[in-house]
Amino acid sequence: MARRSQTEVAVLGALSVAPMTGYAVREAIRDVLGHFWSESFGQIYPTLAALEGEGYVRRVDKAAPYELTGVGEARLKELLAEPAQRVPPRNGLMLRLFFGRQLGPEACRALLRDALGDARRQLSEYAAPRAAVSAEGGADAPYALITIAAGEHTARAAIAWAEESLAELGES
Amino acid sequence: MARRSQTEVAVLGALSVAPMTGYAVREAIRDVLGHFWSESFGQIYPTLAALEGEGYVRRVDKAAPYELTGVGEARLKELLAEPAQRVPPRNGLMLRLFFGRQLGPEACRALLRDALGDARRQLSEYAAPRAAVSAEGGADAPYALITIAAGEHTARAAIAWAEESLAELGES
DNA sequence: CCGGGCATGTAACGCGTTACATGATTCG
DNA sequence: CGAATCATGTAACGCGTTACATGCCCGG
Repeated sequence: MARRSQTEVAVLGALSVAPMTGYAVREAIRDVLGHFWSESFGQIYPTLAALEGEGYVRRVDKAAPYELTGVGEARLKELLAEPAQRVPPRNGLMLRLFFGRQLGPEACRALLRDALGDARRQLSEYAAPRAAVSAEGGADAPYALITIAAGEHTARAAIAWAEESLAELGES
Repeated sequence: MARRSQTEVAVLGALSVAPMTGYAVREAIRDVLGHFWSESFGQIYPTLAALEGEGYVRRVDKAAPYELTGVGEARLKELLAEPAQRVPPRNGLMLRLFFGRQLGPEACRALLRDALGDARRQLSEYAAPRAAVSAEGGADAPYALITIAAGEHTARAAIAWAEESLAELGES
């Protein structure tokens, strides 16, 4: 039995915030959840069609945005309560560093410098959404802040790790 | 063009440490790289067959372990030098927490407690390999230690984040 | 001698991306 | 009017997991 798709969760979740078109669902996922989730059109449209067939979402006419139905909201709660699928890890950076001897110290330092830059940029990118969510408040704010905090902690850990590892590889 | 598989990198990398059977490749990947990489038999055997056909690995007879050839080692260096594929993020825990309002505070605290336990266990699991690699030394040791350090930093960050977030959700 | 670990493979399946096709609307 | 963006979909493809099938060998 293959891993079950969690696309429905993401799509229903997006529609639970506000009714929107499939296109907008993708924008929302990219912009708001982009740091820990992604969906492509090839997933979103078939999923929306299936959800519509099951009565979890509806649109008043073929050109209107999708909106969540009552059963749809119940379905979302149900799916959220299921245990999160854990994806088998596949970290290409670590794979390369682990076999770093084959690659040479300078190339590894380059990888670490890239990772450091990425982590710093990511950390800076959390400032804006954090400020926006804090200012806006609302019942969803605490939960959004928790996911933002996760990103910040992860980014800071990556920064500390990369700096430390660069020093150990005889930072040039 | 679909994302390129990095299975070859992992398999050639494993064989660069020592000749071994396909079964042992999987054991090695699971035990040594398990925290940041995984491969299944369904990937390993076809990949080994393909690599053999291209002359990157060989076995003296059909029952012998696979070993890396000269071109195979060159191929590994080549593949390691390619930029790491970045996998689109899919973090089911964050997805659930982001829509935590639908799920309710208590269920979210349960998720965080689970995550905290996982992170603590993971952190403790790095102690043994760190000691082993440190004691053994060797040219590969610095690189292995870097990947272990990454796991430790990540785990500590997860612990701090989970504790902090539990407090914010009114830790009961 | 039989159960469990070692060992090799393959078939089926679902997931997700990418690319393509098409059309409407908006804005400069 | 032409380009960019919004919008909806589909087809093809590769990746990776899971499950199944098979056989060997060793220790109890």
